[in-house]
Amino acid sequence: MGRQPCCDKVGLKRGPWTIEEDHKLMNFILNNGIQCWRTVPKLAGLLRCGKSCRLRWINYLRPDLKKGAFTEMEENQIIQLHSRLGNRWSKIASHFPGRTDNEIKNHWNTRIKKKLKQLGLDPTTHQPIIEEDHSKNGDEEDQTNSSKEEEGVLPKVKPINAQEQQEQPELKLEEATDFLLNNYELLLCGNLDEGDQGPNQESDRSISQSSNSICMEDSSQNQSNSNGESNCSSSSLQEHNNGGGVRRCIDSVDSMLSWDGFDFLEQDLFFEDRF
DNA sequence: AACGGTCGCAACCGCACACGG
DNA sequence: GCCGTGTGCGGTTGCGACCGT
Repeated sequence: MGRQPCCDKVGLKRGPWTIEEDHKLMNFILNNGIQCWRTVPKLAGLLRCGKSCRLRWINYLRPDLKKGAFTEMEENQIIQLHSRLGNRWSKIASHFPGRTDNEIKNHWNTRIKKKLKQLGLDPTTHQPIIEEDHSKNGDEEDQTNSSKEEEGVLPKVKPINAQEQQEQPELKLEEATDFLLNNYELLLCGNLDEGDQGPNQESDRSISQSSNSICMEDSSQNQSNSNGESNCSSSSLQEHNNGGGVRRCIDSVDSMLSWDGFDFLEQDLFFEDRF
């Protein structure tokens, strides 16, 4: 028995969203909250499937989204979390308020992967990359690692599988990751050109901002999650929807309009109201 | 200016999971 | 326990922007 498609795709629009569609979805969610994603497009007057609406809201329209490039601090944290959690992007995203799993996944695939490879680390395992012709001899792999470990270039780590990572949040690979985080700038030789002052001022600002975000996340978890659930903003629409719906999270249209990315919507909605 | 290659992001697809009847 | 439905999640793709030739 095959699973039914999430929606009747006949006559439904696909591809990039237009500003008008964004307006419709935003207006609908502001006024009605989210009861059921499948009904959202019908009620909002959109020729999209509910899944598409959900993605658009989560990844782009949500007012609490944090726009802008990832800071070095955030990148470091992503690497560290990935070493522990693997490709569980939603879990990783839950540590970054305002960031979506999709955003983090994209950033990982386009930037961080390359960075790790430059450092000679396998992005999947966070282990040093072994030359291919050595693969025929398992012992040689160990030798390669152990020799580096003995030289103090790499910390000693034990390979673990994903299951173990899940069950043991604090574990061996973290040593390697910490080492990486502490030294990758040095290894890259790119960010130290400005002398021995460490990260430049821009980075300092970014780091402090990021730290604030993390603190905010922690406190918000304490405040808003008495039920012990994760404060994963990217996947917690149902939480938002409980008792008061999205409007509870978006205190008012005014607070929503304070969101940087909402400027264009504000303008356009203003014009719509006038006509 | 035209073309091709690369990159990064938004969006889609399909499976997995949770939940209620 | 089974089934249908809705949602979450991770992998993948499409496409526009950018860059070099």
